Amino acid sequence: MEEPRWLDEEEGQTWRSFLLGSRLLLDRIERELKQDADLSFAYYDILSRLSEAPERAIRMCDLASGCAFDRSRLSHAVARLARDGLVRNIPVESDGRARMAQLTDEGMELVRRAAPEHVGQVRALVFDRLTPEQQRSLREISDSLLAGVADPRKLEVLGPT
Amino acid sequence: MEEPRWLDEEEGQTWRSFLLGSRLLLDRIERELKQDADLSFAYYDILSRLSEAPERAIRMCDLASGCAFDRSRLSHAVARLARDGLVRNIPVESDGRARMAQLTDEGMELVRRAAPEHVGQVRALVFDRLTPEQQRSLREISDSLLAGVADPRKLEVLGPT
DNA sequence: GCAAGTATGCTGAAATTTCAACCGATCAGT
DNA sequence: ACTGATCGGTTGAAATTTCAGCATACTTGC
Repeated sequence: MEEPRWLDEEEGQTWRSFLLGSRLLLDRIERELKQDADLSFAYYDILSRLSEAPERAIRMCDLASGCAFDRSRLSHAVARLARDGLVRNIPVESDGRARMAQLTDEGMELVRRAAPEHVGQVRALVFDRLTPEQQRSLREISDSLLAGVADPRKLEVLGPT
Repeated sequence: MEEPRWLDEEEGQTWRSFLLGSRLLLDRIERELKQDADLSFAYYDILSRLSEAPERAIRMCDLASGCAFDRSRLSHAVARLARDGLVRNIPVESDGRARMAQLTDEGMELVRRAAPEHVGQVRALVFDRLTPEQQRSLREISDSLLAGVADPRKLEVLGPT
């Protein structure tokens, strides 16, 4: 095994700052979400994506890649949300294996109630703190990192370049 | 409650890309760590910090803020690492409440074994993919976000500005 | 049409993480 | 010294996440 170049001082600081910053940021956002709507970010992510989808439904498989969950985790999460009446798990006519998660009216109501506060948090903690230049950078950097780790087959779903 | 400005198209894409990118990146790094040393990133983070500290020991409290864990999580994690003989949980003479986690020789050995591969991953997936300009940006952005969410009292530990 | 391989999803057990409550030690004010 | 607040840490139970294995349905090549 080849000994890789170590991280220098500057790189180490960058890496640490990125790790700590993103973790604390997500923790904070999650806490607000919990307070406001009793949802973890994972659950909010699921519900929010469903709320924007046609028919308010998404194939489990696609939902999983969008949220970066593995299939098992999504199954458990959707089962829990279904137990609470926020989501339904419906079959797909054209493919017997596949199923879709579909937002119920109750789930939609919850998203509508939680979204404004959540978006406000994201704006306050992220976009209001960055210059337009930094926002462009963040987009480029994130896309680059994403390109390095994402499954190429699923990358086109992310919208226009 | 005030209705906050919604995220526009560009901001939404940036936010999604950041979330997905950072999550997939961490997942990937974690998977390699698991394969290579049977450690989650959380455990590696703890062990790695201890390995660089004087006496290979850090107060639980400080270790928790460094890793962005809450006290409870760190207690459980250290207990588990102690059960595996990688760490010791020792009292502090000057303060009867405090305790320190201290890396054992076995723990040190594990870090030494895992670190090169891990660092290589970080280099390959992060720094090799970013221009020097982008690396500077990432540092600035991370610091800005951090400043927005971190407890001010604990911010100075992060090294020189 | 069939067999092997792959895709999609689920399940149950184990591990981790969160949550609330607790305990003892220190500190601040009196 | 005494009291109440805060700090540092632990604990046990509940919730989430991971892991391995399973089952069913589609796909491909023969």
